[in-house]
Amino acid sequence: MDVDTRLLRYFAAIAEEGNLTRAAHRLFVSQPSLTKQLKHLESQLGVRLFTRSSTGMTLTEAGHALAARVPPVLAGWDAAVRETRSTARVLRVGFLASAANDATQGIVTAFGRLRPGWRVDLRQAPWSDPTAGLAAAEVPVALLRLPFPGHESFGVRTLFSEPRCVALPSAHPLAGRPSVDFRELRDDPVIVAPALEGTWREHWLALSERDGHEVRVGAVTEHPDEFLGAIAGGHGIALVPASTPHFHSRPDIVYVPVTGVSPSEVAVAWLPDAGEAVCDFVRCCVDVTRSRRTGCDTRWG
Amino acid sequence: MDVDTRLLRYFAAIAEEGNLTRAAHRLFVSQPSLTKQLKHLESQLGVRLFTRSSTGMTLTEAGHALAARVPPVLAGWDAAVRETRSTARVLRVGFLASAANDATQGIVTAFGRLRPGWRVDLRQAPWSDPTAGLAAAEVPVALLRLPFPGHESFGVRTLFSEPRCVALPSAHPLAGRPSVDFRELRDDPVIVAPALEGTWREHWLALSERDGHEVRVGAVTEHPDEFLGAIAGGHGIALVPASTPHFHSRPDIVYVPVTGVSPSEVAVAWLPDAGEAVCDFVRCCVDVTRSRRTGCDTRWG
DNA sequence: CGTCTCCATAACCTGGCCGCATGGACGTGG
DNA sequence: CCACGTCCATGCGGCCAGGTTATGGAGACG
Repeated sequence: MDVDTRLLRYFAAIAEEGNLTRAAHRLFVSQPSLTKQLKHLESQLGVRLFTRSSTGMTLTEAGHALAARVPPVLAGWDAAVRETRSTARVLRVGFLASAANDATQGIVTAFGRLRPGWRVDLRQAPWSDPTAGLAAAEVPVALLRLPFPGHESFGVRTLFSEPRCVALPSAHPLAGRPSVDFRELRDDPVIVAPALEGTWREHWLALSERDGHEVRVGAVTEHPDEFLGAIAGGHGIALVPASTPHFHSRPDIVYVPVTGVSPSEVAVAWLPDAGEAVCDFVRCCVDVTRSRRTGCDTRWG
Repeated sequence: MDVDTRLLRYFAAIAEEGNLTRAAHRLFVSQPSLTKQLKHLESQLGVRLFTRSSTGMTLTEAGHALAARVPPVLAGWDAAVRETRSTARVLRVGFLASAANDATQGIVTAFGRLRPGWRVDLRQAPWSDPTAGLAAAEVPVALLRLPFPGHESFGVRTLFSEPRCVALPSAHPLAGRPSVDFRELRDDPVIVAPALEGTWREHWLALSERDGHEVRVGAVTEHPDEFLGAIAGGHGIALVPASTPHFHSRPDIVYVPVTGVSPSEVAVAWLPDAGEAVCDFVRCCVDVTRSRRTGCDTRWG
């Protein structure tokens, strides 16, 4: 009988939580989806795995039998994947569009010197995933920005801090200023990405610096082009890392340094059970970016 | 990283065959599908598993690493499934729409006596699967008809033979006859099911009794209703088991016994590694149908 | 008895998988 | 040397599985 291993992870999570809703939340899927998937698994097995009640889900006898055997299977599969990848001497690295940027190249070449014969496979993550593929274990290591959802459960090493600036339409009243204080911007609508939640949301909307001022959402955008378009069109503003202007400069958008918000930290993060190649990669990240941490200031004036 | 276990079986088959086309045939999928699935697996792993050439596929180093680790994972999963099912004391039994028919009930009750507390979960197979779920390992045991594709690789026990008859539109010239010889029907078009191939096709089209006479296909039907409809509509005829009239009698269709074709055998078949419950079930099948084998004739006149 | 929590269901939408038909690369035999 | 056969890759259209939102029903609890 064939199943997606994802379904097995679902099952394990439900068994562990004893609660569909909580498991759904932990797995970043909706509760009805879990319901359906679980029913599917049960019907394929021809066996009821949980007894449902209004207080939660408890394993049946058959469910216990399965719950005991699924984790070794998953562990075996994960090990097979890890070892296959290390045999190929390929290190997959996830990265956010604007995480390490110019440092990335240096890191990759440094890693190439440290482990000759290895290849680095850079995978850009979609905007919707601040973990850059780490959460889904698509990559064992990633370059990303702190804080991100679930950062407690991974290895994390901060590489450098970068102040933030604000992207304004060039017609904005504050567009000509050399710098602005965040309090001046608290009432402007903001442009956001679809999956802005948790600490990630809090950070990029600077919720803690708003003193309770309501956030007005000017637009929700899926891709960088739309994002910049929405700002240029005057639908709102957005906080971005200070390096953004280097990569996304447009005549109709002005980037102004912002004071009064915490800087954004660029970090390398890795899966808990990562191998030696990952450790080496982390070491390269630290080495290559060392100059940044000492050399430049991490806050605007 | 998550994959469907089916994909792992695909990979194992390709590695074993060293040839996409042959593996595709063995797995009952098209070759392009395998190509795409394999590419998908490779891209998820970020690793090339085979080197392609015009002579076939050979494993890379990484491919070898994976090929060594996949079979234990699959074995572990299959064992988990087996044990979960046996814990629940549920025996799943596949059956063809018209395989054992009236004997089925007796078999199930006999099994219930032999293993109190167990439940039998009867699963009717679609027409397209003459193995009744055995080939896909959806069930560990099935009631079906011989011969079926791949019957060498399963345990098989013939239960009884049943002569065949022909389904004719009531307006057919031979419809009034008490019986017909198959040679009289060789030039009539036939109604077939979609996935009629291999020995299964040979049996139900009676290819060996045609002496090279071409088969004309009158219609291809998906469901029993269409099937009977096509015959009633005069689009062709079809060989069916002698018990069919008991379950599908219609005023516009006449069933006439046919001589000159081999009888159809009803059998119970099981997976090679099935457990004790399956053995008991097989025993019940044999016991319950014993009278048939001695009591009635297995050929018309 | 209202309310809250938790699971099931319905309706809908999208992306992936499958099959068919076809293309391109390579080896092979006349 | 060319024609052909074999084998894998690709493009296209149809379909199903899985996801999401919105809503319903069943218990627990104050």
